[in-house]
Amino acid sequence: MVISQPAEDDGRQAWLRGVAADVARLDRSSSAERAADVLRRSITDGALPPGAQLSEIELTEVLEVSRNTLREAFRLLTHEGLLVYKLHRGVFVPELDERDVVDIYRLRRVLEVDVVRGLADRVPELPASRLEPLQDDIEAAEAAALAGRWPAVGTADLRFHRHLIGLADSARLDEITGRLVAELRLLFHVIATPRELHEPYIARNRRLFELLEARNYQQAADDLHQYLLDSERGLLEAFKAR
Amino acid sequence: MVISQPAEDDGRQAWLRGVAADVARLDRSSSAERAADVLRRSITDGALPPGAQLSEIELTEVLEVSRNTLREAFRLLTHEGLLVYKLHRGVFVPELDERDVVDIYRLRRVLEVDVVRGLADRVPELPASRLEPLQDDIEAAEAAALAGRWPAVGTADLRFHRHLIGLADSARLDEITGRLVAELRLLFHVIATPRELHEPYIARNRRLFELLEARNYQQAADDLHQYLLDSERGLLEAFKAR
DNA sequence: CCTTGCAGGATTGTTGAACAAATCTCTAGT
DNA sequence: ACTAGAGATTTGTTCAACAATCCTGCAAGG
Repeated sequence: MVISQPAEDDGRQAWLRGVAADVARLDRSSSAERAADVLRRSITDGALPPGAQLSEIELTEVLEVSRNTLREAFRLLTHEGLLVYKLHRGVFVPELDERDVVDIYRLRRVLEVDVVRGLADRVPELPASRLEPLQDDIEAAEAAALAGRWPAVGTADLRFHRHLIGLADSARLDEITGRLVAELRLLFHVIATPRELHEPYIARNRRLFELLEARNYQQAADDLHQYLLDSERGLLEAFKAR
Repeated sequence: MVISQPAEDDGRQAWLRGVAADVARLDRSSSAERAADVLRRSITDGALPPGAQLSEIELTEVLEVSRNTLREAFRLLTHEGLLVYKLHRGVFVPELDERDVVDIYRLRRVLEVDVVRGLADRVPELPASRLEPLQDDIEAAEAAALAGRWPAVGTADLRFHRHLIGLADSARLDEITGRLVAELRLLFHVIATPRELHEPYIARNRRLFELLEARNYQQAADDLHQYLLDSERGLLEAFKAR
């Protein structure tokens, strides 16, 4: 068996066929990165749920890479927070709990609020063009909401926050944010009601964007602080109702 | 084998946690991690200066591990920021510049100041015993200064700040700090005048400690903010005079 | 009923060799 | 002095095999 999943064994796992198709499609870059790409998508799409174990032997056959290369891919994803190693036991998709939510949101608040606040001190002022990616993310979220694709709303929301952090032009902030976003994606997968979780923040993202556009950074920072407190609470409640 | 313990529930839990910690410590022994430990010390001690290249063939002989395991160790250290990969050219000790100093200190300020400020909201109040590691670091720095061992002063200073961040009980903050500290160590190695760099902060660390002891967290946070601004400036000036 | 000890089977950790691909070095020629 | 290019060196990747560890199931004992 490739994956030990809580789900029932409906013959061969459906996601394996999707993986095989991805392998055939991607030809660029190194084998390790290609394997990591496929696994990353499987995890962020939820095909590999938190707690799932990834077996080396079967994955080498599906991904058509050697064990060393597969382990290299595992390391790349471990660095991103999408996998965890347990010595002599294997790699697993992390199972995050309420304490992780609190820890992650503590970081989100201090970092994101500081980024927005810091925009006021920029010397040249932030060019309006820098906000365009944020607008794209907002529109993507609104379109996904109209179509009822709530997981896609969550994805667009995470992209919005990643772009927001990007305004600080800090390589280290970007890297930290990348990991936080990956962990938030894992958290979203244990939530049964994505609509209730994501819907309120479509409008709040837009309001935040408008405050940034108006260069009202103080108000934007204050709003964002409360926004993140509310978001944390919603996630914790969804956890309890799980 | 098992020694009878007081039937107190709390005591037994604590004892078991201690055992679990010991087991985890013994378990932390893969060949790759042992090799990484040796290399980490060589880098932080300055034996491998910034810009140095690490040859795979030589190191496999010295460390007595295979190339695959050595490359695994390289990846662990890359994740900590102590090494960088250049495609088809090898691994090198990073050479950080002024922009890295600015980036690192931006993060240090927002994170460390927030940790200190957050101590005021703790429920229950921070136990005085939690400050003991900080006191040890201060005394180590003062002893090293009397002996004229300025690099050791820098090491004790970094440990002080790591312990300070540790007061927040945040696993993610600890990990981020570990990387920032590693990068600061690299920066210290390109400084020709360690005394001028480190000496002022021995007294400032002690004053910060006394403010924490007095639970005057607001003043401590304000002092720390200015402290880090001054430290950044000192590092940038040392860079220019290099 | 619960715990303990012990096989054996399965999985991960590590190694060495081999080859491909890129870089570096040194010589030859202009 | 400069460039082109062949050869040597180093890194990137794969494979097969062995060693070390963990998991499973079962039987013995309290």
